[in-house]
Amino acid sequence: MLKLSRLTDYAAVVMAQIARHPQVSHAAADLADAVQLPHPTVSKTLKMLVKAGLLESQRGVQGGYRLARPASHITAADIIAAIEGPVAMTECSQAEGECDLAATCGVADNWQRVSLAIRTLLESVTLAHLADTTPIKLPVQLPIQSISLASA
Amino acid sequence: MLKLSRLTDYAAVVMAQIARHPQVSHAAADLADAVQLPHPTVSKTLKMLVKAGLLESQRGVQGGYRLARPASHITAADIIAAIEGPVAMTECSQAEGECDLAATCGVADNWQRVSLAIRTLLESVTLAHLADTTPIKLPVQLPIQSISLASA
DNA sequence: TTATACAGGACTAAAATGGTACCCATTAAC
DNA sequence: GTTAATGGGTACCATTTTAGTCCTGTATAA
Repeated sequence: MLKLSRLTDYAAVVMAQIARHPQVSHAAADLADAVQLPHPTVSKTLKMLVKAGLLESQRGVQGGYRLARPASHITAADIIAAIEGPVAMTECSQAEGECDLAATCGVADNWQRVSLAIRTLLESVTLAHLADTTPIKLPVQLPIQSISLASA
Repeated sequence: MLKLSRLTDYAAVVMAQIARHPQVSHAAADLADAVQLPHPTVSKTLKMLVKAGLLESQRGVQGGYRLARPASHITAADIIAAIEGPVAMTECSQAEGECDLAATCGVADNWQRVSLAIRTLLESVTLAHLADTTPIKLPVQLPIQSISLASA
């Protein structure tokens, strides 16, 4: 499936919610209510997002969370990395030179290139795009297919 | 991490191995030896690939596996789908209209677009590319960033 | 000083994943 | 026709990952 984890999904939804009201501080409980997800889980997600530097938190009365930087400067890749770690399709496309099977594999290099392409794509999608209720226009069909994959 | 499962990784390696010698039939045991992975696991992977229609199998003495169609007509998306099911980043980008949270989500549409972009990318990478020991040239940096993500 | 709200970590339950084993079906070779 | 090689299918178990919860501590505004 090449699927995002559920927490990552939550993170995106919560981030989008915050992004739609960037001025105010959002308490974890309010956010959980707004997106209809269990409070503790949302809270956990928020903590991870803070740790990754995507959100800033304020303790105490009237505290809460807000974006650490403008939504247009937070990417889908950032959000995914905050919850799941860096975007990488295979073990070896992450930590280089760690794979015992490198000799017999013969695919690693190319997977890494594909991985990079996906990462680049995810870096080009910002939170501002995700939060926008009018769908982003992704004229991908043509441009992506036009990427030359010819070897050499 | 947005990672492929290990079995999918194996599948790609095994497929590439077969693609490099398309004429002969490959016994499961030989393939397992070649790629240095446990026999039963490789065997399991091969069965899935057959079921997905990417490989053809021949039973009996001198039997084995071979590609169901030319390597240039088998895509990375095919291989991933064979093991993990269709490429989709979120639950809802797969089965439409199934998500209870659609009302409060507000992100679904855009995730689906991103998902589609990734799928398209994976469909543009063929087994022939993966099996090629000389790395495929993926000049993604510019083209992908040039995809306009402006809304409307 | 107190109520509010985040921080951090430990813990548990559930699900997915990976790996193995077993027995059956088919087929080529003799 | 018998035999040995080889894939087909299923069931099972161990491990890991994921998700979710809870508890205790700390900061802060009123």
